[in-house]
Amino acid sequence: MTAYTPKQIEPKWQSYWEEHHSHEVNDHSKRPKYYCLDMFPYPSGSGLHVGHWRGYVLSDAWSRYKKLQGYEVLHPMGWDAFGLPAENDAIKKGIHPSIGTARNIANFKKQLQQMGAMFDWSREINTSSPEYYQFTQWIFVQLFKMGLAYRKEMPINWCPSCKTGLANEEVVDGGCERCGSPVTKKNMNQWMLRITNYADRLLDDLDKLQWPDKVKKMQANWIGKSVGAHVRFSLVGADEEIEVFTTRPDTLYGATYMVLAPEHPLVAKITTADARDAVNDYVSQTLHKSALARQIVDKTKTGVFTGAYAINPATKKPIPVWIADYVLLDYGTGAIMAVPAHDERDFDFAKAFSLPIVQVIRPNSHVQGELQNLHEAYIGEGVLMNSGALDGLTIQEAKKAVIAFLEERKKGSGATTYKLRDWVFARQRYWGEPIPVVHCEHCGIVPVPEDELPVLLPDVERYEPTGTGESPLAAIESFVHTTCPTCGGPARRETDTMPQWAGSCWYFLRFADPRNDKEPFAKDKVNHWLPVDMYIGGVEHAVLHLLYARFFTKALYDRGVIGFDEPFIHLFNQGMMTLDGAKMSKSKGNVVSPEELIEKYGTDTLRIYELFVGPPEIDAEWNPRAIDGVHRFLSRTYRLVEENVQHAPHTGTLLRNKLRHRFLQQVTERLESFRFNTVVSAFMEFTGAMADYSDPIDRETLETLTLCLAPFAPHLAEECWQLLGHNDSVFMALWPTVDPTMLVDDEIEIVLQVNGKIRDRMVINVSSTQEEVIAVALSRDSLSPFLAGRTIQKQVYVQGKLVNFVIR
RNA sequence: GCCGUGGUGGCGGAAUUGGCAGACGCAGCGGACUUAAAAUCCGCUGGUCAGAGAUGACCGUACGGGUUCAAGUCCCGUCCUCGGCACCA
Repeated sequence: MTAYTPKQIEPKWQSYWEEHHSHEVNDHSKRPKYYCLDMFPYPSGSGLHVGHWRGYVLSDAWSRYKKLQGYEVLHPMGWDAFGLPAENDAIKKGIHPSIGTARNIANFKKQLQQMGAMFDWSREINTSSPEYYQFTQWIFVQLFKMGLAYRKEMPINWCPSCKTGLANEEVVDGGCERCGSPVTKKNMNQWMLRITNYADRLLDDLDKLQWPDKVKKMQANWIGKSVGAHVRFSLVGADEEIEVFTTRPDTLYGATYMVLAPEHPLVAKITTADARDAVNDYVSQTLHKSALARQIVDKTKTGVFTGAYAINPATKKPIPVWIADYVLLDYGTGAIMAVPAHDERDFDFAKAFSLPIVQVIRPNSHVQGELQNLHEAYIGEGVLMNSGALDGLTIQEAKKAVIAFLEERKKGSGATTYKLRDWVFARQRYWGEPIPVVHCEHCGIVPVPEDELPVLLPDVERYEPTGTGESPLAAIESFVHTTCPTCGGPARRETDTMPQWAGSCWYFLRFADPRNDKEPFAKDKVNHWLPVDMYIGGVEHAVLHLLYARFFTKALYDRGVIGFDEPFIHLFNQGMMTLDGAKMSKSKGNVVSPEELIEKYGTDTLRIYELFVGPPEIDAEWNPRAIDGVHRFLSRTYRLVEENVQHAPHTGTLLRNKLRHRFLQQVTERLESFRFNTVVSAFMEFTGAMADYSDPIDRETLETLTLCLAPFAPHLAEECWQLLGHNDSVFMALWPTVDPTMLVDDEIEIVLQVNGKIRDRMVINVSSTQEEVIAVALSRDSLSPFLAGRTIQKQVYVQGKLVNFVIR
């Protein structure tokens, strides 16, 4: 008898796979394609921990299962290698970010290879290599030509610590997503992507995706579609109009005042002389408040009257125009009509400043009249009142009527707005893709011709962000000074770089054809492999990466570059691995590294333990001891094959065949529904049950066990497969099929209940009828103490499960 | 505040459609093997009460109600956990 020695088995099979190019995928295979993708990592300096492993093990087990099912499986890996840590390291140590990045990649790769995953390393990509980013730049040029990339001067989110502009999606609780510093506003002229053009499609196409509902909802909320109307209010004694957006045009008669955002351009024009000092004070106060203070911490209403009046187009009455910081400049039109009776915020404001409150919606339960002592806004269903000709209409009817009224008078129209903003796409940092355009005095903004790409990221002396709103590239004369591709005259290069998300917006496409140096990918290859069938990664990318990647995919589809408009069919979010209840991170000092575990137990044990800790989508606490049980299980399994293989009959007894098919059925079913933790339980039960019978264990049982184990413990499975006399890799074989006739038993045990309490059990023949079962049950001595002298009111029989006698 | 998720033994968790709650594993206890220990193997292991004992009764899936012959599972209400959004008109 030889013991289970992963230290010998695992390197042996890893070399075998490498020598036989087992994991290299074939573009022209006759097998159906399957694309299983991990969210590729940023190669940080701290390396991988057991939390990172979780998703990778999951996707590898799934990929290997799909391979055994007969698919040609693309399961690639690469590096999201542009990003701030490498740059910060460069600032600190003065070494080029590419050097640290290369070192980290080497380390990550070594660690991932230890996992024994079936990554096709011949397709490895690195977003910071010119071979890759030339095409990130190419895509930018396409977006520019489609009118989706544009420059705009506007106040954007600015991180004073990272010294760069940020996208809306990168601001979390008023702080920088990366470093947590409070974000301020900075007026900047920079690049934007018109993601809002795609708002409706990004929202509607969520229906096509088999993603967790949670992620779909998060994206839908982020897009934030609201349907309503634009309404223009005339000003008393002035030519300008104030345009507002409202979702409640039906409440127009109840609009008793208006509010502009303090930064609204009309504020300076309409403010009367009397109000000017107070307004100026308030505006400057607002500008100094951080986003955090304004939106999150303090919601008490403040504001000042501008002295101006507007005319309510419905009532024709003048209403005062205020400014207040509860109205945001960058949503809707930056101005509102306030209907205090039917909006909580307006109600609070009206109370605070004693503004009139006019009820225009009556709850259906109130036949007539106003609600007495309105002490909160009424936002429920109802019918119109105090609204002239609209009185008695439902809210829905009134919305239509008011929009028609406004359109007729040219005072407004139906309108839809979104919370989604255009994407601030420029970063004033070094370690990213240079935005491939030049600024020419004569021709304006000119994209770099496609055949001149890449615009190489030049070496610089100093990597520090300048903080002036310019990237470090601006200091390199030789980079900045160039000639205009159109007129040949002197021109300046764009010095901003792309955000970290740029490379990951299309890397899943590049894996289809990663060595193509002429184009991002050949059309036939990308249309063959894509879309991704299964995408596995953390939920932290629910809006950022996943929304951006969908946007790029749709834009490239519109450009005719690819033939599909959604990149990821299935999405699975694995849970975090925690230690002491906290997410593992180097800064918290609670990381568990896979190295020593592999040293002690072997890779296969760690792989299975990662799956066994709990449901894959739920966070799991690392338990350093529980891994022993998994290791014991693998040792037992190895021993089972090793001890029995010599004397195993080809086929087993009926009992063993039934056991085997039931096991196979369980594993397949649980695997299909991603219940990996219970798959492992099924293995443990099966190997345990095998010892319960004295007849010899047969080859079919041992082969099924080995095949089923292969996705999870591939090294051990290969070894067992070889012990079973096969010369090929186990992954050349096919997943066994369940014989349904083996799943049914002739006899089954059912439970006997009296008044829902279990009193006995008995074995019946499967073909027994209800009458037969009940008759037998009634004749049982065990039930007579409970039934004697009682009237049976009801008999419940659940086929093959139980009998319940209901007595009085 | 709004939207979403979850709450089951000492611990991680199982129970897919309402039908034997606690599979499987960890930890613990007892035993076998051993001079001994480790490793390995076998058995027990939700709680309370009664019994010398086999065993039996009752309670038990966050809490309070309800539906049902039957509820961890369905309905109503409450509390707590975690996540997302956060004055979005």
